Amino acid sequence: MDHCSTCVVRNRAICSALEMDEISLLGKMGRHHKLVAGQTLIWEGEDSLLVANVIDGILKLSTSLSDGREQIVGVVYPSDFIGRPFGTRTQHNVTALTDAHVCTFSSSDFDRFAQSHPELEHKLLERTLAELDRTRRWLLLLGRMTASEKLAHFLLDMSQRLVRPDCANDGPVDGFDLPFGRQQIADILGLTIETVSRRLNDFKVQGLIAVPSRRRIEILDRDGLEGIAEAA
Amino acid sequence: MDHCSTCVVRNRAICSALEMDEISLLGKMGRHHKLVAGQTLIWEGEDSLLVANVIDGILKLSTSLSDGREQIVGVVYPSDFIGRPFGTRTQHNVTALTDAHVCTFSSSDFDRFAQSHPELEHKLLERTLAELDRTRRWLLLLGRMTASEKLAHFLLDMSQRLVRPDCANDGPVDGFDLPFGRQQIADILGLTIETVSRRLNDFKVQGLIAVPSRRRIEILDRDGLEGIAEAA
DNA sequence: CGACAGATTGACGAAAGTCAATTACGGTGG
DNA sequence: CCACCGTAATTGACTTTCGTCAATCTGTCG
Repeated sequence: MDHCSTCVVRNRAICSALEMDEISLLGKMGRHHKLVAGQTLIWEGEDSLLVANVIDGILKLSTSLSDGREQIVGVVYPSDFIGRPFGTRTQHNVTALTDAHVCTFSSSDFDRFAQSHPELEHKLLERTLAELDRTRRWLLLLGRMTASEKLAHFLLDMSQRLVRPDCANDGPVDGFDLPFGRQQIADILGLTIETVSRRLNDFKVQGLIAVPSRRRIEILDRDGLEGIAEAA
Repeated sequence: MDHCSTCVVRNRAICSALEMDEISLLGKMGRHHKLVAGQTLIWEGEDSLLVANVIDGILKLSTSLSDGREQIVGVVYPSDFIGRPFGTRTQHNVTALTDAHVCTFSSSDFDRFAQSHPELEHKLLERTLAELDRTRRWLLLLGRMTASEKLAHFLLDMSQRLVRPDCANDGPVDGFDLPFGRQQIADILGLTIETVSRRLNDFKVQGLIAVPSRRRIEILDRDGLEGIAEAA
């Protein structure tokens, strides 16, 4: 049967570049996988490397040093594409932060299909360019910002992305639940868990935010936060 | 006349995806520009936004904060592509570190041409994916490494890229001239000029490197440097 | 209700940043 | 070819921020 016709992200994922009959062709090569929160996606499939579309849930991409230091290098939402087509293997781990559904393809199948479907490649190119822009802005954050600036940026960024359960973007919202624990926030911002905790507390004391529960954030003074985040 | 037939990077730049007659079509839309070291590339052309191929020289991509803090987010070598096709404007400045030649195209011309030449888009996609990988590894460096680790990585990285004047990759070499001053090294690694100077001096004292002149580096103990750089 | 992981708080240390002074390189002109 | 100048790099003294280690607290879930 055809998963694609009922796929909730088919209009936003790269598949949206394709006509209906092409989609179902691609669909035949794809496999649906369920991941529980914390589970790591294994890139070797039964007989080959994989790439995937995220259908539902939030996942992190991370790399680490031999002594355990970890850096999160990407956060992935529904409709995003993950993995490394064309040759190389991904150099980072992919771990589900929430329960998640992904639609996987063997790299080689996908590569072949993509090469013969320019619209698909074009969509993938646009996404990759956007992701590169985002990642480069992140370099500025990691290289040149203080802990408070990093956190303010992070909270503002999250308020724009985590609006609805399906992560569709509807403009910023002032209250939201983070899909991250403190350690993960630290791994995103290049800080320690203690520094995250302290600066978050500063914001609370300054009346900029409220933290009614571990993962809940409420922005009380957006302008104030933006002041700390600093104009780029 | 046709620049492309004599272009030194035509076999390595994205143009290499095209047949000879297609190249000269693209070539007709391109303009040759000469940049002197220090000059910033202006993205607004006479009537539109630009993208470009680097023919010769080394350029930096950088972003900065309102108070002057700067982060270099990319270093670009001959045959590399720069600029942001498809929609958005580049969010960073491009500055020549050495005298340089670039071949510019109006964004809209390029976009239209690319859309009708899948092989070109494919090449661009592969490059963008590779650049994204590189940038993500850089996140780990900025977020989680100490000053010494950053510098060791940087030097090893440079020794693999700066082999020959044309930057063709021929394997690592132990002596090379950096195209960067200390401030630029600092802006790449998210450090201050003073810290760069001090840690570089440590390496000198430890007999890992020699610095016979301002921009010259000689690696004396590659294994030692790799030990500091740490396994990923 | 209790236990445990996750988060916070505190005291302290270390790494990198800041500010200022000094030195050295590299290019210019005599 | 050498002396001089200006920029870039180095060095030193000091401060600040963040990290480390350890103790305590709290929310969540069985």
